[in-house]
Amino acid sequence: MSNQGQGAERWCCSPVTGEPLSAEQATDLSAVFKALGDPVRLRLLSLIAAHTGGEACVCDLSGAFELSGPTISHHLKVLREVGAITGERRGTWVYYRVLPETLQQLSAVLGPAPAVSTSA
Amino acid sequence: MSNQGQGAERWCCSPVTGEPLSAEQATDLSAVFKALGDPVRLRLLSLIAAHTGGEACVCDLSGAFELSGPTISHHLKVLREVGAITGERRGTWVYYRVLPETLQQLSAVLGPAPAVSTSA
DNA sequence: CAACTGATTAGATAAATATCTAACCAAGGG
DNA sequence: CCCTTGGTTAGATATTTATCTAATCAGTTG
Repeated sequence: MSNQGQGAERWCCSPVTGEPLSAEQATDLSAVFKALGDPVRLRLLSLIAAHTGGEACVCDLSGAFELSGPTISHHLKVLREVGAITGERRGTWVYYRVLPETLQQLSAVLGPAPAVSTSA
Repeated sequence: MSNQGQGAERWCCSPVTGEPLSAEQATDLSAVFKALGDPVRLRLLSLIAAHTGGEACVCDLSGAFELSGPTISHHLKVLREVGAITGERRGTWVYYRVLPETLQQLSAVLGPAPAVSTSA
C-alpha cells in the first residue's frame, strides 16, 4: 500500500488563527491532530523520535505498553496514514522513524510562529 | 465550574521529539490534540481566532455549519475544557476567544526544537 | 522445507463520541 | 409578568474506535 505524507499540502502552513479554515482544510488537518489525540500514539511518536538513531523497531516500542502487538501495530498504522511516521522493513524488523516535516508543519499551523529568525 | 487552561503545565514545552513522554504527560497532551482532532472544532477555533476583535459569539459561528445549536455548543465545550478557548457572557450573547498560550505551547511541543544545543 | 520470531491483517466487541430533539436557563422587551 | 431570542444541559442513538484473539505474511535458521 504505501500511504504516507499525502495531503499535507492541502492544509499546510497558513496559521489556523489567520483566516478561517475551509471545510476541506479542516478535515485534512483534523485528521493529523486526531492521530496525535491518543496517549498511546503520542508516546509511540515520542519513543520513536527519542530513540537512538532516530528510529525504533516495533520490538523496541511494544515493551513500553501493556498492549498486544496488534494494537501497537494499529496505532503505528494510524500515525503512518497521516504522515507522522514512516516504516521500513530491514531484515526481520520493521523500523519506524518520525517525519519531521509533518510535525513542523503542524507546529507552524498552530503557532503565530514568527520564531524562525524574525531578524530577516 | 470554570474549567480552562488547567494541566498544561504537566506537558508543556519539552518537545515531544526530545525525550519519551511519560504516560501522564501523554494523556494530558493527547487530550488537547484530540480536541483539535475534529473538523468542526478546528473550524470553530479558526473562525473565532480570525473573527473581528479576536472574539465571536455563538451566533456568529453557528451559521458556518449545518449543525444544530446544541452540537456547536458541545464542540465549544470540548475546546473550552482543554483550554483552547474561553467563553464570556456579555448581555444576551456569549463571546468566545482563543487562548493563544495553549496553541503556542502545543506548537512548541511539536516544534522544530529550535536547536537547543545539547552542548550543556 | 519446517520451525521460529517479528509484525501486520481480519474479524469481533466494548467503550467513546458526534449528533439530534426536548427541556431548561439567561437576558431583554412587550 | 409573559414571550422571544440566544445558549447550554440532558438524554437518546448511531457511528467510530481502541482493544483483543486468531490467522496470515515476512525473514531467518535449523
